Amino acid sequence: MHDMNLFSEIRGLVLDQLGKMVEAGELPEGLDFSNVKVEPPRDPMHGDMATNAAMVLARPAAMKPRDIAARLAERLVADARIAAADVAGPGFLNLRLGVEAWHEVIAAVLTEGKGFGRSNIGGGTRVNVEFVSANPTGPLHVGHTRGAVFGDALSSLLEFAGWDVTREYYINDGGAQVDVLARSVYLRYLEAHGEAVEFPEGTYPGDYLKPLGEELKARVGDAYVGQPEAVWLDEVREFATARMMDLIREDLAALGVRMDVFFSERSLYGTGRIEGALELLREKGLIYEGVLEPPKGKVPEDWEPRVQTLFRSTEFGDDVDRPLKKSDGSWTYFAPDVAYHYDKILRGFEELIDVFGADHGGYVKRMKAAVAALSDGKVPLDIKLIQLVRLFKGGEPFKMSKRAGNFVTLRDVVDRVGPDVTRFVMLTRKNDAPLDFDFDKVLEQSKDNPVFYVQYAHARVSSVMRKARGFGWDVSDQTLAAEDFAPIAHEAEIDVVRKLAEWPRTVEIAARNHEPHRIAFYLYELAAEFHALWNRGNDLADLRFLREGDEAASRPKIALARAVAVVISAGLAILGVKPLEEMR
RNA sequence: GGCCCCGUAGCUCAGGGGAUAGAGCAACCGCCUCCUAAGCGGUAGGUCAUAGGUUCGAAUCCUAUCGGGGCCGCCA
Repeated sequence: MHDMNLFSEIRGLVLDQLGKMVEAGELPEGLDFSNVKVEPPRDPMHGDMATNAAMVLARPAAMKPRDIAARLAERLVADARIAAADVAGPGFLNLRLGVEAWHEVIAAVLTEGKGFGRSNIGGGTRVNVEFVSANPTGPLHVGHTRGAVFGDALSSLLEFAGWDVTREYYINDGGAQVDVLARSVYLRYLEAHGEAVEFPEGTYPGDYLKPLGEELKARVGDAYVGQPEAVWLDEVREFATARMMDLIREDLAALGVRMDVFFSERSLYGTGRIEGALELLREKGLIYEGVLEPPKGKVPEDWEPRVQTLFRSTEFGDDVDRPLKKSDGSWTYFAPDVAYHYDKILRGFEELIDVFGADHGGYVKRMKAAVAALSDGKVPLDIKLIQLVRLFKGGEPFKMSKRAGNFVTLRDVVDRVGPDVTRFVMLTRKNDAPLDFDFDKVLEQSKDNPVFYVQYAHARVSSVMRKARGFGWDVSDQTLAAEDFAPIAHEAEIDVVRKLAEWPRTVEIAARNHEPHRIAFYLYELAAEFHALWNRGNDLADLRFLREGDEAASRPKIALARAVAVVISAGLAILGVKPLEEMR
């Protein structure tokens, strides 16, 4: 199967011809072609594609860029796909493709269906995407929602581009916060027994723990009433974290996110795995007992120098060495994290991705240092920081009128606007830019709302397909793919096809950079091209997709519309959004 | 004080070594006897925070400065 990415295909052609120029003595031997690019030009007036080959090679070849470009142009136009090759500016070579090349794109989309744009740049590399990983102490909130959507879409994107992806959730069930959870549930349990309770600082007063108090009462009766922590803490903690994870799983399911692995921090304890990871670091000479400098700036009131077990993360670019054991000998939270990432390496993952909230930015360097140390630099770790979501309603800042807790949950969002809208909107910003989420605007049916705009394009195609089928025409992808596309020649139509041809390239760039938002932006652009063409049909009957009573004239146009729908649904599938057949 | 992210049109943001920097909103002017006008076309709007540097070429890379946000012993 040949490469359906038209850009890499043409780049291949350029490289072939450059090679032939070397053979012919028109270029010196030993040139590095790796920086040669074939891209869409910034200004479409310049052509369909542009290559920088001549400019990149001019210096190493000791030739003038325009001379190289001119010779390359001669060779390229000999290819059937290239209609024109013009030297421009400082040495750009602008390529114009023949219409046949564009027609092949339509056929390819319809033949490959949602597989169009799928690639194997990942080469089956095993990648672990860890995301959400919220503490199991309550329901997921908006911030987690963005991280969940991002991680899931990134995972789908990587799968689509040929990676072997595992979606993973790290359950922080080993630290002090799950003890706090247990105590909070215990208070609800006492409450269920009719006691008046207060929630002191450092406990979770949220209503969501009430049912757990009741359930605990139903399970153990009054066995824990009036008993010291030692009696009930372990069991209540286990019960409570299990229930919280049920809750979190339900939240994720409501959003349409399914994890492959839930990894328990607690499962690392008492197994020697934390010790094992640290032992490996010790063997590498990266562990020592020492005292850290006090932090610069505002020093904590009670700061005093203490000896701790430290990891030489500074050898891997961190700012200070990081404690693994507290002065009392217990683990810091960093230690199990190190062991956890070591476990990922041992499980054979060749690439790791962590999706964190932006407030964990200070954690990035030490985690990368740990993974570099444990894998001898062989396993890359990319950490994506997810910026805040700012909630609005009708343009006004939105606050949940929730007693205690007072945070907006994933459920609040999904119940109001649905999972599809939530997901799409969450991906309309780069991960490291703050996101404004307006409960009213995201439901608005207008072009201000990108979700609607993209869905509307898909619905319009569906409408065309319904009508065509209503006429009794066979408009299956298979038969449409076999059409003669010669009537697809108008610039407005080719604009749409050009955008379709960019899809595989968009997937590759998005996957390589771990940037799923590029998919959302692409879909918006594709929808815009489609809507533009649709409207041209108002003036020019030739450009309409459907001409009642003229199946022959309609079929190639229907094929084009259908190709748009196929790519939109492929893109939406990566984002985890269901395409709509109609908007009503 | 240190580290990280951000600074692009009036507003919200794309673009992250290439040619005259893009889109949406807001403003102004147009387009419905015709596949959903829930849409489309056009006009206007920019010293890409600032100053240096690297490069044939910088919004993009480097350094410094200014502005906004986040994090900053053993909390997770």
